[in-house]
Amino acid sequence: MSSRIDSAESKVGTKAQLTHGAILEAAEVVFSEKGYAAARLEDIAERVGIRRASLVYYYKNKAALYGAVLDRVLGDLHARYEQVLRRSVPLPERLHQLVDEWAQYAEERPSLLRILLREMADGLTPHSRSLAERMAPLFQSVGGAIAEAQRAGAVEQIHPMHLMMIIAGSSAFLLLARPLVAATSASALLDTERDQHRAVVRMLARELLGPPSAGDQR
Amino acid sequence: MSSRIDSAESKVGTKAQLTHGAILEAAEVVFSEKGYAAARLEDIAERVGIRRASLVYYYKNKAALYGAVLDRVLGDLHARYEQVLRRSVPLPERLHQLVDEWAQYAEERPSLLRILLREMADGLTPHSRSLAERMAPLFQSVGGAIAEAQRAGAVEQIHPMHLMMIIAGSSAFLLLARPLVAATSASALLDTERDQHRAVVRMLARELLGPPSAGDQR
DNA sequence: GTCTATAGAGAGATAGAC
DNA sequence: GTCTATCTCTCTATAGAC
Repeated sequence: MSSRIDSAESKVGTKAQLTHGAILEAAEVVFSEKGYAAARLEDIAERVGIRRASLVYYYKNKAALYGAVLDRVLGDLHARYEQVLRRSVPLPERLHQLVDEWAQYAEERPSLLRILLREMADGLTPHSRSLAERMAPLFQSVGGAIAEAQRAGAVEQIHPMHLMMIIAGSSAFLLLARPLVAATSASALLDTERDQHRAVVRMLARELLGPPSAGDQR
Repeated sequence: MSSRIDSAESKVGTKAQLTHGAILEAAEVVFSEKGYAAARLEDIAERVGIRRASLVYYYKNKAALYGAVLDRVLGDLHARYEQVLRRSVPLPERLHQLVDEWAQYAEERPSLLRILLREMADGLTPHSRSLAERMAPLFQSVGGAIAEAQRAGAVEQIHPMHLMMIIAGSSAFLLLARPLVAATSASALLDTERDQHRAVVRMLARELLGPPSAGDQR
């Protein structure tokens, strides 16, 4: 591949770019499943199909790789939020769409919740500090939208940060506790229906914000 | 202490019993703060004021020590639930007291939430399997009480497991995300009042179950 | 770019003295 | 009961060949 010009083919990606992406993806899985400390670079490399030492060519060290994973996971979520917020739909409706977007993302990308849970359990560390810094823009976007709707009297009064924590926390437990409970004698207490997560989160948002189009015509 | 009779003084505890308890307490802190993999027996021993090798005299190995910690944390919670459930108070009222008991325990013993979060993030492992098995009785107690109240038409219809996950998840995020958020530029979005956790959880329970004494005289 | 080989730190487990 | 000393394994980081 040394015979090709690197800059010209960004559409499909050079081999290096592909490897780069493959490493990120593998790292996201391993870090989220094992946690930072227990995650082994060996496992990540194996998933990509290269040797551990070769990872260093792309990322200086374990910490740098982890940081890149955080950027990607949170960046993707933020992009989806921004996309929803740009829609030309009444604000209260947009809030509910935001909640839905969250619920869907949480389902299809469980690494996000796993990482969040681990970082929260760790408390304040250099890691979590940089994570929180990366989450701040998300809080601003979503929290700002909620506050705006409340100033307009369009939704119930609840502290935006509380609402966000309730939704996110409920998603986390609904999704991640299920496999554990299912493996035990308490499994009889589970839903007969599969995955109610999305519906439950929607219900929560309606309960706490009020119905989506109260006073709107869509 | 070899001159004293071990069995006679269980009230205050022999030196061995005291050390035993001190190790458990230290282990709970270290395991919950660092996670199983990252927790070092060295740190636990240091907290107790003994050497790492001496831990082995009390617990066969790291895994056994961790198991004992789980037993203690969950056992204490279960005992508190049972105590609430035995009160002679109308059932719907008891449910709200149960929620309050949870909220208080979650606040004063943050190790429980940290451990739960880590285990959930880990997914199904030998660890989490035994944790879930230890939680099953709690689910039975609380879930059963909720179901009973629902059969009597005394509270709203919501799947008991969903309710438990919503309450627990909200508590987790409200309590453990706060330090992270506070350390960032999003801190402006936090409550001016300190710790609203208990009030928010109470509000959630009322919203999802209905008011505590609807149709009761207390 | 990717590999092999190795250095070096960290941490759990174990043996045995006191 | 508690200690020191040591064995051993695991994993990160680095050097250097191809």
